[in-house]
Amino acid sequence: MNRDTRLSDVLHVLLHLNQVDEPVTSERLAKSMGTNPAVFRRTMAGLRNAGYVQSGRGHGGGWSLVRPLSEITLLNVYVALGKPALFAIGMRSDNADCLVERNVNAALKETMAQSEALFLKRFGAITLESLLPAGSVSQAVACPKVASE
Amino acid sequence: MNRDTRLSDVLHVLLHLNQVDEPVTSERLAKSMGTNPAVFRRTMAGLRNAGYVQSGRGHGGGWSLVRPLSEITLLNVYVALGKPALFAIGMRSDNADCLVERNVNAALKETMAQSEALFLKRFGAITLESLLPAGSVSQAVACPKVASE
DNA sequence: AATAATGTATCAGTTAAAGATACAATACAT
DNA sequence: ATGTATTGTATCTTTAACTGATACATTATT
Repeated sequence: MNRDTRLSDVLHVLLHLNQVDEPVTSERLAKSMGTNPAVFRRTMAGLRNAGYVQSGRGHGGGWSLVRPLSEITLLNVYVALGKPALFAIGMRSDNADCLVERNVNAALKETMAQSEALFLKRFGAITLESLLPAGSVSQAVACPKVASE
Repeated sequence: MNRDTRLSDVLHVLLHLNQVDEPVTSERLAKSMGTNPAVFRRTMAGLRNAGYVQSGRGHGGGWSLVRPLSEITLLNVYVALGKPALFAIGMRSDNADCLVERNVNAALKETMAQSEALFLKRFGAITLESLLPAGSVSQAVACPKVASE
């Protein structure tokens, strides 16, 4: 099973958007996350709808941050992406006239629920600002993939 | 992404094996987990290697428990299965000359590590015995899928 | 011998996500 | 106005990992 990297990808893009003043095109940002513009737009749609970024069409268009990174948490981003599934494990069926299955599923479910709660709590406590490299005020931190043409 | 249900499946089978005295064939048990014998054997190989169950060949062969359920934890089973991936999310790359990416990945990794620790801790605290339906001594709890021919 | 099982290799099918392409809509520049 | 750059989104293709299926050698029992 391949891991869903959208959260990681999107965070990367948002932090870099913070270092630029003009809008950046999908083409450029797509490269920075190793994909193509259409996939990038698809992925970012939720963040736009949630009001964390905006995208302009036409000449000079592109993506820019709407809100300061200090006001966006990792949880906000996760939710804006549509709360992608966290876990790779699951239960086959949930019907269960079978008492054994009910117990097994209950045990797994409770553990997963606790683990999810931990995720959300931690995500909620991390602002994007706190992920900026130490000493980067707003400009100037190089990422090869974003920096290069 | 489809969830990996092997853990749930295998637990189910183990609890039912406890209710029977004679070995049960792969064919029967495979039905009880909604698959075919080859997949079943593939899945159970780790548990046999770990010494929780044994399988006999030839006429009268099949699967049986080696150790009492009180001595097998959910963690034991998880490990015997080869520690299948718990999380559906991940990070695209880990090279990162990019400081932003390093920070993002570090934040996600730490959260995932804590969550995994929680999983393992809880799994380790749950014996298979504790998952038996209340009042089932060792026999007699019906599961349609296992009980029926 | 005949029968009933497992162990395992290998091939086929399935499926969900990602990638690719296309193009209408839109915005700006001159 | 016209040309150019860009997004939004629909749709098709590709991919990759897993499950399912099949086959058959091996082993055990009667």
